[in-house]
Amino acid sequence: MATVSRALRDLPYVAPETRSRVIEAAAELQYEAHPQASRLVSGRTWTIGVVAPQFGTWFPFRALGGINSVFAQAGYDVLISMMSAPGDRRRFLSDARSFCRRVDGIVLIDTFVGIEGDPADAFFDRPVVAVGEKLGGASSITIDNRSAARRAVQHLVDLGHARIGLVSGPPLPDLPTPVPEQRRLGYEDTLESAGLPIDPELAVNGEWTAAGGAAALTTLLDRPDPPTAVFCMSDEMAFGVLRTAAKRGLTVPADLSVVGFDDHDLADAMGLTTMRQAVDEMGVRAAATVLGLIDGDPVTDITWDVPLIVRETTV
Amino acid sequence: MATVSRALRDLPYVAPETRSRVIEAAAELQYEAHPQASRLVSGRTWTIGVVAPQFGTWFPFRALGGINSVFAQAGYDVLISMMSAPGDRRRFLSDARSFCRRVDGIVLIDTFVGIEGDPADAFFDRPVVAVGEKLGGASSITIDNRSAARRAVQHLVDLGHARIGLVSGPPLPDLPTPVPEQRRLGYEDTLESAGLPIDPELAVNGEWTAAGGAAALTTLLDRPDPPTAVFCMSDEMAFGVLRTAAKRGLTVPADLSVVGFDDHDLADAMGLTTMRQAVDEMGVRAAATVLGLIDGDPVTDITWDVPLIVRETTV
DNA sequence: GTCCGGCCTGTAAACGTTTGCATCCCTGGG
DNA sequence: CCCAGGGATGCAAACGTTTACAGGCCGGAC
Repeated sequence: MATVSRALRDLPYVAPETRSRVIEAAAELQYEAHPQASRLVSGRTWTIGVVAPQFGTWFPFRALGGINSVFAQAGYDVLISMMSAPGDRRRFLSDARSFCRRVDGIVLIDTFVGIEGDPADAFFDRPVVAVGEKLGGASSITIDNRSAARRAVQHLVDLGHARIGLVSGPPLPDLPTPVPEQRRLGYEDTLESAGLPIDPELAVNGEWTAAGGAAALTTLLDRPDPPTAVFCMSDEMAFGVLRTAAKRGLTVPADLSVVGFDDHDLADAMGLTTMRQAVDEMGVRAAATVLGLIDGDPVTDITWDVPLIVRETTV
Repeated sequence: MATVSRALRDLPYVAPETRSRVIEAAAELQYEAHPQASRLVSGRTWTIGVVAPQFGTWFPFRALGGINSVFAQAGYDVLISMMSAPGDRRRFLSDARSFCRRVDGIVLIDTFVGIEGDPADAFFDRPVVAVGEKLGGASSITIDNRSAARRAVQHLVDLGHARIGLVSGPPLPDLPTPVPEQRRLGYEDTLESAGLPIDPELAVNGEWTAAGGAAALTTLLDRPDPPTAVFCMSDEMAFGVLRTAAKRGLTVPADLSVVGFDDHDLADAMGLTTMRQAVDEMGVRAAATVLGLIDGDPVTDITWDVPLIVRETTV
């Protein structure tokens, strides 16, 4: 038994001829080690847990694609834990112990567990990498939301716009994310440094959805002194803005410039100028980082680049 | 030990007072059964495998959301296996045995494994439900693509259109799906029964992407006798069509009617008339079906309804 | 008073691996 | 010729549960 176990796992101390005989026999019998049994004794689960909020949104989904490809390659299973309903987040935190026992490592996508106290000990010594936030004791992959927003708005300022609207997303009730605030601060930074006034009338909530974005632009256009350009905190909201503009007979970008945030799958086809968040690549990197952590690499914090992609909605 | 095991799992034959003492002690010690050990002896993994092709697309992603919510509720883990690279599909089939040993049940999303021979025995007696195809020995949840396409085109015919374009998706190289053919047949059915000619010049490949759809409409409009309406095999392609129409100065629906297929997240915001495939609900149903199968329910085949949702892109 | 049966509890045997350790064989050095 | 040492193999003890089974206790029926 011991020899077979070693032979099948490529461990040393097996004579070449014995090994090949074992492998041959295993093939003939279609034998494969029972995963549960091997996990029990070795303690390795060969499974990575991926936690993300509402997979219904675009971001975690793309990230999952990248993450999965890496782990599949490396021979790991991917266990997902989605937080879709309100309360799931708190529930996850309280179940974290049991979740961790089932995995060798964890990827947290936009989960913002760090906000309330340090949950490092909740993760049971498992390697953790957080995408979208910094977490004590864990590696992280984040973007600089404030600087990215600053550059997005700067692009509009450089184009000569003086009245620039903001379509923002609200902090979600169950997800205390600092992202919208950071992007708003970036927006204000640029206005300020350009010597432009910050008009609260120009900032509207777009609910993170296309429908919300559409409604937001309607609100903006109905104001006495409407903007000539709009910065949207997400591409989906920007799509809604684009639609309202078309409905209102506005030509984009001649009458209204629009810049989004994300580089959504459809952004290219829509010609949307946006800030590219290469989510799938971030996922790949996150997965590779977990693998490194498992092999003993030190904890690292990576800040991902968010370039401006100029397309056809700004002038 | 036995009593503790029974007490913690709500099995009978434990005195109420003993049970509460056990539960209390467990809470104090933060004890939870080691999952690997319990899986080894009981044979139940409390894990469901979900297999889907390239999660980069909209469909399997939404389905996953629905599926996950049900399994999370029922206390199951969800293990995902994505087929993203060409060859992954064949690899999955050959690894199916080992995959199955890790799960209590399987959901196959748009995986079309049934096409080449019957893989029922590959699944090792695990309950399987296939979404998007019928599979021998497995339950299935499918839609009638041909009938849905027929009704989509009928809607255009009813509106008085006589030259109706088709933006189709190609069968993917690694994924022998009959879906595009079924939808094309539905398109032709309706034209035929309406006494309209089937003009091959009116059918263009949109590559299943928005960019492809945009290019497809360009091709169509450059033909000598362009269509007054277009049926797209997916909403994403329809979005591309909408964009080209706007660029060409065509007003939708006045100059061109468009109907899509899917009811994509953005379809509502875009006002797109489309055939609704309630993917998340299908996912929920698929998950519930697996749970039923585990409990001994018989195999069933469900055909999901695909209603026409009339919005603002057809007249 | 005895016996039966239904609750409860505890003992011990799985479950199928991995791994520490003992054993054996063989080679090469002293 | 003996012995050290290392490669190859096998034995047996974990790993932490679940579950079949035995045993103890108690109440009710006869």
